[in-house]
Amino acid sequence: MSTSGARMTDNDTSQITERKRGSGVKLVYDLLRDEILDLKLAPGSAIDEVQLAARFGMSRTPIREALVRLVGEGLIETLPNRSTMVSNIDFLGMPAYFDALVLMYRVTTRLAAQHHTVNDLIIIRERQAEFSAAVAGQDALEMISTNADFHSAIAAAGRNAYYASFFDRLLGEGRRMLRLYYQSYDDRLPPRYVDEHEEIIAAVEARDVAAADQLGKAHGEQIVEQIGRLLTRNDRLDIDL
Amino acid sequence: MSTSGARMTDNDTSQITERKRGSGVKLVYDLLRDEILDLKLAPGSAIDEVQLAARFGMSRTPIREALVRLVGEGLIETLPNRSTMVSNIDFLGMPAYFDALVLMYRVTTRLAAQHHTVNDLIIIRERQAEFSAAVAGQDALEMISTNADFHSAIAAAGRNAYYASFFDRLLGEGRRMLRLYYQSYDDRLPPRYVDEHEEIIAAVEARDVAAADQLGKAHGEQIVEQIGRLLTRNDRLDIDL
DNA sequence: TGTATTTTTCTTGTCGACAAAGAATATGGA
DNA sequence: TCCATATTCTTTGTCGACAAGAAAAATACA
Repeated sequence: MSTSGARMTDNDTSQITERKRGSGVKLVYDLLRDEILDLKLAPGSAIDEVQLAARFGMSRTPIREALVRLVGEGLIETLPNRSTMVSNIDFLGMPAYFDALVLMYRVTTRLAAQHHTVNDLIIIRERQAEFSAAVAGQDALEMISTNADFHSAIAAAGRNAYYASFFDRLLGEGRRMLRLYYQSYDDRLPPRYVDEHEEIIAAVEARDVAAADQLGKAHGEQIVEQIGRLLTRNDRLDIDL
Repeated sequence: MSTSGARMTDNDTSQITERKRGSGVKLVYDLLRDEILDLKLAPGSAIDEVQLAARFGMSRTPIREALVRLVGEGLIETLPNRSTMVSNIDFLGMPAYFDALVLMYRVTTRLAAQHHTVNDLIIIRERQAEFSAAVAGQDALEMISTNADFHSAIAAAGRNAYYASFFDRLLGEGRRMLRLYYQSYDDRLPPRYVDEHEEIIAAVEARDVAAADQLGKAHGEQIVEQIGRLLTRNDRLDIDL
């Protein structure tokens, strides 16, 4: 009970009304996923099925199903017969992560330049507007998730479901790292992401594949570089000279 | 290598021996996955939880959990409140699939050339030996799954878990298409895959990144080309002039 | 006092049963 | 005969309960 310290009285989930059959798992899954990705549930913290069941006012069965799904996405880990916990962020695997992330930035932006339709552009611009608003409002959590949504929309315009789903998974994992990043920087806004997004949109609209590729690469590498700076800075703080 | 150990030689009639707690889901998951990927369960065919429960001699709960996992991998689809069925092979999405597959062939082979250890090579050679044996024995199913295992081992040597898991998923989906391919060709053996694998191993061992990239690309494109031939040929048959 | 062993506790894994949601089938009226 | 409505049937979604494993706590023993 010492760990997790999950406050359950503050959130709005306590009002249990008649739920539609089959909607429970999605509810639990979505909420838990968001809480994990927003670091409201700390990596490594324990997850108790009966506690969740009580919190959501349902039996353990649908809770369990949601957890199985999250395990499938790597957001949760289970020790057989023993414990269930939020997956830790794999710092050692970060180079590999960034490698994959940058590649997917490139590939999806490139494909979007090739295959987008007018409707795709409308959706992409909507996402960009949401991201822009979040930046203006200095809402870090919203910034992070709308940023992911923006790139997810780009990927969708690329018309490759395999890349899109893989990219979504990477972006999800990235939300946790970015959250860590902004947390330590006191929720200050990111330097030039909004402008870079605009450039990407322009390249996609112009169907300029080379430019889209290049911008995707630069955008990705810029994020990588910033996170890298964070980590080295944190190292210094930890060593505490 | 597919299913090792206890394979039910008799259909359905499972003498239920005392099962270890928690082993049930994995059993069901592994077996169902293999049956789906080997096309023993036809795409689009219905899946009945009760029937499976009876077949495996266990309650619906663990069955359900295995199904949820398979849904997560896209191998099974569920219509809410109604039916569960094996996912259809998405022929329209095949260009996208091949695009992703070739890219992953390239990336994983390239990374393997960079990061492999001596131990990786041993494992890779084991997989290649198994594949070679399957080809020699003209066992199509074994050929397909050992081929996937070979490339999975290459990916593992690349030390990028994100690429590896994505690649594994693609290879899984590919097993179904390949199975379709060999089925229609009467289980004849593939032309030069064994040799190409040897070339890949040599390039990886020599840490020749450029060659590894090139070979991965060629290997992937060769498969794509063959499947393409199959499809056009099938189209002709379907039209039946 | 320190360690080995038993007991308790706590969480997960599995079960059988029941209710809801559609689909399939039967019934009734024109 | 044909269509609209009611009824049954099948399959899934959810529940509460219980047993198994493993850690924590309690006990026994030197």
